[in-house]
Amino acid sequence: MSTLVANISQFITLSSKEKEVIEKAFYPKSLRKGEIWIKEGNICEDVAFIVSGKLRSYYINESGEEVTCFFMQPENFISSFTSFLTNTPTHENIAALEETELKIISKKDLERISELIPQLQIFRRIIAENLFIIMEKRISMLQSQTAYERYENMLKENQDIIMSVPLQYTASFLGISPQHLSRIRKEILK
Amino acid sequence: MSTLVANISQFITLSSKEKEVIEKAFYPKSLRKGEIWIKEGNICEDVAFIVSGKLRSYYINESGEEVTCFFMQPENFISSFTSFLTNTPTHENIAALEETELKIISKKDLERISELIPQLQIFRRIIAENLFIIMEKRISMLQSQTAYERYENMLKENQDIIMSVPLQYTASFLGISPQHLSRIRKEILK
DNA sequence: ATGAGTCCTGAACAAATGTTAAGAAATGCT
DNA sequence: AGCATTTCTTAACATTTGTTCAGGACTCAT
Repeated sequence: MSTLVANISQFITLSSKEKEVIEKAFYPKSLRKGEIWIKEGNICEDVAFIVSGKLRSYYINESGEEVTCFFMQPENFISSFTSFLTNTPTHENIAALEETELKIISKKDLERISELIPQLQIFRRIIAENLFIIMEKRISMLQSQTAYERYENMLKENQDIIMSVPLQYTASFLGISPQHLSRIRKEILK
Repeated sequence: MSTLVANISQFITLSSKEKEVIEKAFYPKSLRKGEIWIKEGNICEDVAFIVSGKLRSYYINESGEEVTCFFMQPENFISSFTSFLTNTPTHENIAALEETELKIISKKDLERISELIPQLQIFRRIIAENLFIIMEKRISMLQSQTAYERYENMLKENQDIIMSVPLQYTASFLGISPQHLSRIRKEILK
């Protein structure tokens, strides 16, 4: 059983026939380090499951700087969800931070197999709910913690990301300047 | 047709029998101004539809101050979702900002009618997805805009809330001190 | 109407964070 | 290995935001 189907089977019960339908609806795609999967300005028509690798979503602000929205890890589903769900052009880019393997499904195929396998609606709901929980936590941190506290917390929860991406990505993810993050790091070393 | 059922019918097609099942699964509750519906420390077992009125969710931080998480308007579903979904005690309170009418359903009943009416899974997915979209926008604002810009934006999008709640609620919602919001207001008047 | 409490404003100062600019360190390419 | 490029650190200064405290405005119950 592929990691994709195994992942979905954590949440809903599937027959082997259904597993096969799901498996066939996704197609694989490899990304080299730095390669862009989703490009701003397009309407995002796909969702992907990360088999291996890491990705980052970011947009370019008015000053021309990259603002990192999210880091994405294996065993998760990714997309430019707002664009995907509202059929509007996305303002974000999604790029591979390292050699990455995706399994992709189009919106059309997702709707098609969701009709064949109604439990997939449950699965899709759970995915959305879990994203919600992650976002709520992030809002709370941005809203009420200092940059120092946010970084400390990220060190605890996502040290692997911090260690593997440029400092500037982490800084903009935390909503601060690279210089300030550098300052915070020095502070923590004491 | 109740506003509750009408709202759900925007997203999925329901027979009149199904509408009746849904209608019966919810029970009404009135809140006086200031009355608390969800109290921190409890596991939230319910979801409510706001028929009329406004609510606010907030928590008490380490310094004993209230931090406003969200404002909630009629025609929306509310809950302490993270608690509801993960069966963990909530740290938030949800209180009525004014005279409020809710229609409440328990988790157990929600699961029960979702089995009777499978399209409800689709509806629940859409609700979660729409919450996600709202949260993503809020994260982007907190992450990359100044307090002044966040307030300007809220003036555009939620002037009604700003006008009807104490300044301190708006301030903590925006992640700033009441004094600073007062300063921003003065600045904008010029 | 009166007074207690709450909420808002204002100002002075403190702390957090951004900006600029320069050099040091790391990385990638050939 | 060596050069070019990108990334990181540092420091000085600017700006934003928080904190404290005082007073004024507003609410609400009596």
